[in-house]
Amino acid sequence: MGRSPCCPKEGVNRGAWTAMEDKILTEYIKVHGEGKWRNLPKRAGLKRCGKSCRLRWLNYLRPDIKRGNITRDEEELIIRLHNLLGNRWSLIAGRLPGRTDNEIKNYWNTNIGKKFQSGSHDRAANTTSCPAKPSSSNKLHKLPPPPPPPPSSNKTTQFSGDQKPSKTCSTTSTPNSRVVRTKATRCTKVVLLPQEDALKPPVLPLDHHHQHDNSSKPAVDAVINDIYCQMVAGEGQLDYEPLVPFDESNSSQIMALHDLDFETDDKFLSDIFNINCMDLELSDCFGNVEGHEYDRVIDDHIDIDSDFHNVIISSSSNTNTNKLGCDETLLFSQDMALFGVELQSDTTVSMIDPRDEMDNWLQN
DNA sequence: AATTTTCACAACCGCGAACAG
DNA sequence: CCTGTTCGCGGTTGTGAAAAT
Repeated sequence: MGRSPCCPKEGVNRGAWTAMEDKILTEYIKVHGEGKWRNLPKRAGLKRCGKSCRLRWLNYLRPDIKRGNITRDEEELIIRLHNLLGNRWSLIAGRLPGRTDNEIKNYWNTNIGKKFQSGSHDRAANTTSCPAKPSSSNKLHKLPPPPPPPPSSNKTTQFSGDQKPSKTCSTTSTPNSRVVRTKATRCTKVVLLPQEDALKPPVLPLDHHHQHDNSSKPAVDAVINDIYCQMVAGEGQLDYEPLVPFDESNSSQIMALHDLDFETDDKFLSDIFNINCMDLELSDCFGNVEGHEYDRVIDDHIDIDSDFHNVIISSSSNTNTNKLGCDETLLFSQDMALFGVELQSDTTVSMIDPRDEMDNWLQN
């Protein structure tokens, strides 16, 4: 048994990369592009393991890497996303342009996780209305309350990331857990017909999309966070005023108020909604906004609240994110279809029942 | 000033998923 | 369907720098 090493250990440089190695790798990728990592070292003339080259490129040399400290907003977003996704650093990183999974993981382990573990974190603190800059000695700011850990999850350290990702160790093991890993298992069961109102998206002025910029993102995140906190804590347990009162019967107001665009591709939709987008002619609805096309989805997740009433689907694109200044989260509930989307009048949108999705997922 | 401890982060490792043949 | 290969992910380790003693 045993696994063949990804590359021979002899004759391979290890440890810190030199400036020359960086230059060679960068030049090579500039010319030949990413990928084929196994053969890359030989072709580029590097005495490195392909894996090492990949890591060096992705975590350090890529031109779009954002340098500098994690900002306050980024930190808050990391924590919120970690609440939803757990230690899925690559997904979290996908929502923080320019940040790498490794960087976020390190940051979490050395800053945030430690802080939480020490018990000094104020769990009732508020994200959205924290006015004060933290002192230099305290990197952490007041942050949104993380969801209470499931009662039986003591084996899984909440912040140290000692859980191995696997289907069976998912955080869906209890009914109160909210994170579902998107395995995109196809469900052939439940069809939730949209209510008539749901088929009428809010009408937005054409130039409204251009108003998307980085400044709109915190508002979107804050809304999602508000909803999320209310899901977790229950009404009345927040110690701050939510931006948007959570009205289960009218989730569409969130979309209407905040004008979320949702960009994704057909495969993603097919996987999530168990629909064939091409057949249903839905792709046009999602394909572009004001000429900004997204190439593909690079991450996604489903978040289901404890009563399985609402589903938050997040998606981020690997391209053009900055054009609209956002990669966004869309909130669904069972009694709605696809808000903010102009559906064909004769289209029936079937959305998998999250409960069934979860059952299937757990059984697989 | 010397030594030890702590911190931050780059890099490594092994596993599993995806893919190709 | 099976098998081997490649890639990506998350946990862990190594190491230099900074802080503390």
